[in-house]
Amino acid sequence: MRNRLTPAAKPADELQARVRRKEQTRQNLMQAALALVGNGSSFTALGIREITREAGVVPTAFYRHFKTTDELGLALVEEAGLTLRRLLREARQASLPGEDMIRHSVNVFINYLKQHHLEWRFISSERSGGSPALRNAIRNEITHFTNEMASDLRSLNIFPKLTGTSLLLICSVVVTLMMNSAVDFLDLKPEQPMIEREMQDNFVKQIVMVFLGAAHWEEVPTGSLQDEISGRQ
Amino acid sequence: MRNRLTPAAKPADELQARVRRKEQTRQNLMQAALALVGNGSSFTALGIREITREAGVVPTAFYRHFKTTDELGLALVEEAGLTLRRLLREARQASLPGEDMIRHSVNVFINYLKQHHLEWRFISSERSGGSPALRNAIRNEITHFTNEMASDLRSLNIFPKLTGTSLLLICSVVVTLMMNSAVDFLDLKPEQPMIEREMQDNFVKQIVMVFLGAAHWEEVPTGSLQDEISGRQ
DNA sequence: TGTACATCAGTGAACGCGCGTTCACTGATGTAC
DNA sequence: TGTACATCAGTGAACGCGCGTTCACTGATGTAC
Repeated sequence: MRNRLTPAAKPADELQARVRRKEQTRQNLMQAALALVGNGSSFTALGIREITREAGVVPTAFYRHFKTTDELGLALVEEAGLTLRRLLREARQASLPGEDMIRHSVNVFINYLKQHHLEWRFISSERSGGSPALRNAIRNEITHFTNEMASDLRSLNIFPKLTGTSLLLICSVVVTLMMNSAVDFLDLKPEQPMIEREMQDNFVKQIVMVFLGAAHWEEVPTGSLQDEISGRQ
Repeated sequence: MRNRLTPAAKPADELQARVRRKEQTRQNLMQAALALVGNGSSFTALGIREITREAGVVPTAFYRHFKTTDELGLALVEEAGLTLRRLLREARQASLPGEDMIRHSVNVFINYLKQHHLEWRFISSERSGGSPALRNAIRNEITHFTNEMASDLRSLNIFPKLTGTSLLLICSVVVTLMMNSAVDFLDLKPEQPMIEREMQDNFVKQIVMVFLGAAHWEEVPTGSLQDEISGRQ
């Protein structure tokens, strides 16, 4: 009891060696799983022995950190969620509305995609292919991301006429397009700059179209939009 | 040599018993795989023994029909492709353009989804999570579907001002939204009719917005759309 | 401060099990004549 | 038409292998006093 406070006198960010090493191994396991996914395996099909082999520890060491591979997957989702939030923060700095803002945001997005391609590959493939728990966690992250994007658009006052619900729908379309494009970009061979360029332009054009629709959207009772779509031609 | 033609005298659609039974087993294997996927398993993680057990044949019988589970998966993709094409043919009968057409098509889509939910679940989860070969095959089917939808819109003359490229982009957005909604609908518990209703309305609204943007789209040089998005408010 | 003890991340042997694949087979169906 | 032979979808035993999980362990790090 006497010297109980002595260890706590260390700087708070310099953890005890044992804790630091444990955290390091945990990270190694997570990175090993990502590496295997990047190698073409499906996360769902990864085994504990496979992951620990890649991480350079003995199979049983896995249980010191996670009960199941699903639990490791959830940790990866959380990590990827942080990446998503940073992406949004960076894209947010494109202040001027209009096509330039979209073009800039898409650039930020594609850079993040390349920089964190393993995480994105994992998220993309487990979003609909993983275990229910994983799917749910990813869906929550994406919903969160969509909400933040909507509140950004709100504060930029780009669509002052739209209700919050409609704004969310717009963002949901954009995010869906984004996740879809991510898969396409990730499957691209790196030696195809022309195709990448084209895909990027198409992606921008799609978002511009959606925003254009949003700009012309009037909050009206169901049914009366029919005329505008078919009539303006 | 003498009676060579005698067997061919049978009606062409009534195959020899052996061929028929083989085809039946093949179908059983495919349906068994779908059933397992519907049960919560990931197709990628299915094993030959698992599938044959579900189909009620001995493991080695598998090899009479497919070399690998991937080959079975490709057969499933092909089958699902037929479903997609039938869906399009039925939706096509909604002749009047405008929101009613969209609403009707979405209804057709959701009915198909419920009717063929195992196939859709398979396609949804393997679209980004499966083996490269499977992913590719699914992507091809979806591209094909998108192209057909674009040529439908073209012949309905809904967007006479749009180039073929732009029309394809629109359809690509709609199909992306469709695949995305499919996942959400499939994850819905059947005893949540209110939420389903709401999701369906949102989905319709999203498509209407996209079509609205398309109707206001002018084929112009890059950059000049900026004003319209930000200026019309 | 030094010492004796506690903690616990990672080890390594061992287990039972289901996997994919091989092989020789059987017996119903199809074919030749 | 009847008979003798060929085909081949499905069988069942057997194999070697890697899996997930258990358990008792070791030895570096942390704690008490």
